[in-house]
Amino acid sequence: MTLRLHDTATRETRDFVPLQPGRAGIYVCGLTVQSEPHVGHVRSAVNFDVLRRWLSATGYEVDFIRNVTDIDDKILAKAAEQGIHWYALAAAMKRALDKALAAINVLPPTYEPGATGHVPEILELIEELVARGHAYAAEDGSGDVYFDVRSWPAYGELTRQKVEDMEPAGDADPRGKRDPRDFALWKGWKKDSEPQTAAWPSPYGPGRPGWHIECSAMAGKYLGPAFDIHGGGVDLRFPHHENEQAQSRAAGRPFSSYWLHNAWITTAGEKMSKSLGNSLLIPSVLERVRGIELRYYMVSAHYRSHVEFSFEALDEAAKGFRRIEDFLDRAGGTAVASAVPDEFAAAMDDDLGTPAAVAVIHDHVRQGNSALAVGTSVTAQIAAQVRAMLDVLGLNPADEAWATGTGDDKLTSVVDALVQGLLAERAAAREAKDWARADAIRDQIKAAGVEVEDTPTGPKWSV
RNA sequence: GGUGGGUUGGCCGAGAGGCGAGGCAACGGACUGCAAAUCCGUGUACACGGGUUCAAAUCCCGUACCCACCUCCA
Repeated sequence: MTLRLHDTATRETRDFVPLQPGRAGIYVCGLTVQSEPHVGHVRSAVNFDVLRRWLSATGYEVDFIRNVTDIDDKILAKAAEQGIHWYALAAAMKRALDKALAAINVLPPTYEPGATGHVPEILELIEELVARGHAYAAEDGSGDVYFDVRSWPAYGELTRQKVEDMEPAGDADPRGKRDPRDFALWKGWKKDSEPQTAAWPSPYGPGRPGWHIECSAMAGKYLGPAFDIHGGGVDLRFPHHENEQAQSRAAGRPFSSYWLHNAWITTAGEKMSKSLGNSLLIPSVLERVRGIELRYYMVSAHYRSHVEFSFEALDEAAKGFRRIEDFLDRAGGTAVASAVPDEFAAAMDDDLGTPAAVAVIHDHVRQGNSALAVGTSVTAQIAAQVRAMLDVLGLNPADEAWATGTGDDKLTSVVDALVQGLLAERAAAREAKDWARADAIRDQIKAAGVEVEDTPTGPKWSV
C-alpha cells in the first residue's frame, strides 16, 4: 500500500515518492508569535502532526521542521503598543504556543528554527538572488531588497495565477519597487520608528528579514535544496508559499516536491483571524473539554475540509471519544498492537483520511464491546489494535503526554475512599433488596457529581 | 477582475457512478431490581434545474447561495 497525498500545486492526489527511500523531509510554516494561539492555529499543527505520525508509523525516518516567525511588522507594532520589547512579546507568545501544543499532544518538531537566528543564511540566499538577477536593492535608499517578480517567468505557478491578473498590492509601500508585485526579501531599518534591536547588519545596510525569505532559507539549511513536503494553512498559498517557491527556485533550489494545505476552522462562518479578534483561545477551550477531546474533534474532520467550529459539535465529539475510552477502560491492559488494521491503514494512506480511520476505530470498539459482553479472549487483541490506531492519531489516552499532575492522583484516591464507603452501604441495601435505600445512596453520590454504574465486576464510579 | 473550495439526514461529518462510512441525538428491543453502560434494530440525506447512463449524491451543462486567497494571516 502506498501513501497518497493531495498536492495543491498539481491539484492531484498522487503517490508519495520520497526523494530518499525511507526518509521524509517536511517543512511546515508555524506561527508568527504575536498573539495567543487559537483553535485555528492548533488545527494546522494537529493536521501535520498526524501526517508526521503516520509517516513514522509506516517506517519513515521523518525530519520535521516547523519554523516560528519571531520578528515581523505585527510583532514590532504590538510590542510597541504594549510598551514591551518585541522579543519579550515573541518569547512570551512562543511559550503560550508551546503550552497549547503540548496540551493537545502535538509532538515537538525535529527542530524549530526562528527567523532571528538565521540572518546569515537569509542574507546568503538574498545575495544569491541578487547575483542571479532576481533581486535588487531598492534605489530609494530605504535599505530594502526586493524580489524581482518579472525576472522569474514561473512566478505564479504554485497558485496558477498570471502576474497580470494579480491585484497590485494596494497597501504596499511602492517606494523603490520595479513592479508593485515585487516583495521584500530584506526590510531596511526605519531608525525613527523601530528599535535598534530589530536590525541586523547586512550589505544593504541594517535591517531585518522579510517574511517569506526565512522559510526558504531555513528549509534549505535543514532539509536541503530539495525536500519532500511543505505544509501550511490554505491562506499561505499566496503570497507566502508562492514567494517561497519563487525565491528558492530562482536561486537554483528545486524546493518542495509536495504542497499540503489544511483548510480553515471558522466560527460563525468567519475566518478565525487575528485581526478579527474573534479568536477562540486554547486555554478557554480547554476549560470546556480535555485536550485529547479537542484533538479528537479536529482529527474527526478531514484536514482539507472546512470546519465550522461550534461548542455543540465539540461536546458531541467529546462524547464520541469517551465511548472509545470507556471501551479501553473496560478492556483493561495497556498493550499496543504492532500493526494497525488494514482498513485503517488504507484510510490513512488515502490522503490522511482520518474520518474514515476514526470510523474504523469505532467499528473495532463495537466489536470489542460485543466480545467483552461474552467474555471472549479477542477483547485484549481488539483493545491493542484500538490503541495502535489511536497512537497514530496522537489520541492514545495512555500516552504519558496526557498525564495530569500528581495532585489529581491524590485527589482521586481521596474521592475513591469516600465513594467506596457509600458504595459498600449501597451494596448492603441491594443485598437486602432495599431498592429505595440503594437508589437514594446512588442519587446522593450523583448529586456530588459522581456517576455510578453497575458492572459485572462490581460498581464503578466516574466524575 | 483572477485563482481555488464548498452546499449531504435532527446535528456533526465521510464518500466521489451500482451494497445507506462513522459519531451525537431520537425511537423500539435485549440486558438490569431500576438505572447507567453495552449490544441488536429503526432513517424515502445528498442546494436547484436539465442532461449522459441499465444505474448519478458522485460525471456533464446551467442556476442560486456561501467561503477563502490576490502581499498581515494556520
